[in-house]
Amino acid sequence: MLKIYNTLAREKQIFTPIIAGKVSMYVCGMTVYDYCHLGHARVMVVFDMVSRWLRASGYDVNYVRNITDIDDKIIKRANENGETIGQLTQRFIDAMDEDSEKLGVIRPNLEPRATEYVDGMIQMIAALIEKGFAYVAANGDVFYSVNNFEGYGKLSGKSLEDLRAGERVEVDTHKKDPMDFVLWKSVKPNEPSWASPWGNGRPGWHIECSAMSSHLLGEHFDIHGGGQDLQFPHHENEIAQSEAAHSHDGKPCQMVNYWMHNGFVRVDDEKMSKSLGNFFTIRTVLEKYDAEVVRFFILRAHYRSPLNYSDKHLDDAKLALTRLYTALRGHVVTDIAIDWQHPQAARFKEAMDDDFNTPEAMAVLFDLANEVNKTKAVEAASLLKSLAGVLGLLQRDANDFLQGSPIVASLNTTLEPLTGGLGSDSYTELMIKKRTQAKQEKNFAESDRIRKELADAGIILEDSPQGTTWRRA
RNA sequence: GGCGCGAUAGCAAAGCGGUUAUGCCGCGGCCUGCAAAGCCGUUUAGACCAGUUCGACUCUGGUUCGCGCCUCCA
Repeated sequence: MLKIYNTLAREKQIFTPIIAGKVSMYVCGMTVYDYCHLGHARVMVVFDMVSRWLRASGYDVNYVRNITDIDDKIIKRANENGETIGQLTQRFIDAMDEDSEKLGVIRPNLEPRATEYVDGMIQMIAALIEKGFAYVAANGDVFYSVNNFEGYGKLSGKSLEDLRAGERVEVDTHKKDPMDFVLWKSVKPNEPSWASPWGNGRPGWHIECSAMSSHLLGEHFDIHGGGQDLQFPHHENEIAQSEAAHSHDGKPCQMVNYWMHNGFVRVDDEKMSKSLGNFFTIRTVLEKYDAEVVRFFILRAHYRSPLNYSDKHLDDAKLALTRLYTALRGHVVTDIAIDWQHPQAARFKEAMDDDFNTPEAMAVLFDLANEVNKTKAVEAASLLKSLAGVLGLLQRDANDFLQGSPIVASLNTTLEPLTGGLGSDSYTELMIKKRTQAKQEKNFAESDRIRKELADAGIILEDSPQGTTWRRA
């Protein structure tokens, strides 16, 4: 029985879908004006893991992750670059797709773009005005009136009173209440705009998710996810918009049953964020680390815990993943359905059902690796690979990982790994043959010299009764 | 200031009111020509102070420290 920590309730709750056997899930995706950083990687990987586990549990999952392709920063960046907004956003959507594919993220069922749903947003804003939850200000902007929505603050646990006390931003004089937020911004020079009953303009940020989620998943759906920083104000405002717009006879309509928020990626114990400038893009990290190592690193922590990024931690993750692949090496495993009655599989399931406890699930993987190493049983190896597959890990051939192309940036430039020189696959194979011969002749000095030479080039040799194998450090 | 989260061994990171987490590192042994890998064993825990309990890392209260949200942010 799956339990999910529901931000709305501030506790783990048994997951019951609205429609038996089906799950509708919406996750706030990226604003595409720059490359994705590791914080974005975490959202993508975490909710990919969630959708995989829901599917492995037998649910028919409809997973929607939106793309924000119209926003202040996008407009600004496009202007700076002298390119159109469409060019800019498409470029970074393509980059995002590349990054997420490398990280083993299965594409969501739908990836709606905000600009494709402006009509829906306008309709929703009109409904909000009609029902008395929004008003047109003197400057032509349309604002949401937080005072008229009784449940405002229920997700973030904030009261309007507290929020006003903590007000740090210059108050927009067009607002009736400082906490009111914009639904529609009237057009400004050199900005894209759409026609609306309130004049030309463009949507505010929050309204897009309300419009897209209700259009694609309905007024009431199962799971809504995103980074912890979206809890307030973004998700709070989504609830206010959706539940008010979909209210019937003055009664709000519940928007989402389970709200999920993943923890931040940190650098030196500080949140990784664009504003702090302490972020690492996914592609920068992938220059140095295998994408599966990054995925492993992310899933190694519980999704709600903070995750500290550093080279040391990635190195550690790499060694740990190497242990798992080493256990799988040499086994020809066939894809078989997981027997969830198996003690280790049951333990894995229990961990995942407990609010997606991937660290505990991974401990099962390591215990299985130990069993594989001890017994050489192909059944154990198959189970290891299958269970890891549920997390999107360990699906490559073991040698592809262990002998994987050296990461160029970390290579000594005098080596020629790709052209047959020291450090290359072919040179390694050649030297292994020479060394095997030397060993047969009991010429251990030569054999050790070769091993040392390769070791210095990052190639580790491992002798066994079946011959010598190699891997990259 | 308001609201919230956290503090576990050298590092990372979980569960659990009493029984080995797990990975990396360290140490000892087995294996090996020697290594590596693997296997076996093993040293380092639960910020601090009280309380509840036969028994607390685990529950309760307090203290200290760290972090996050309250402004765009995954």
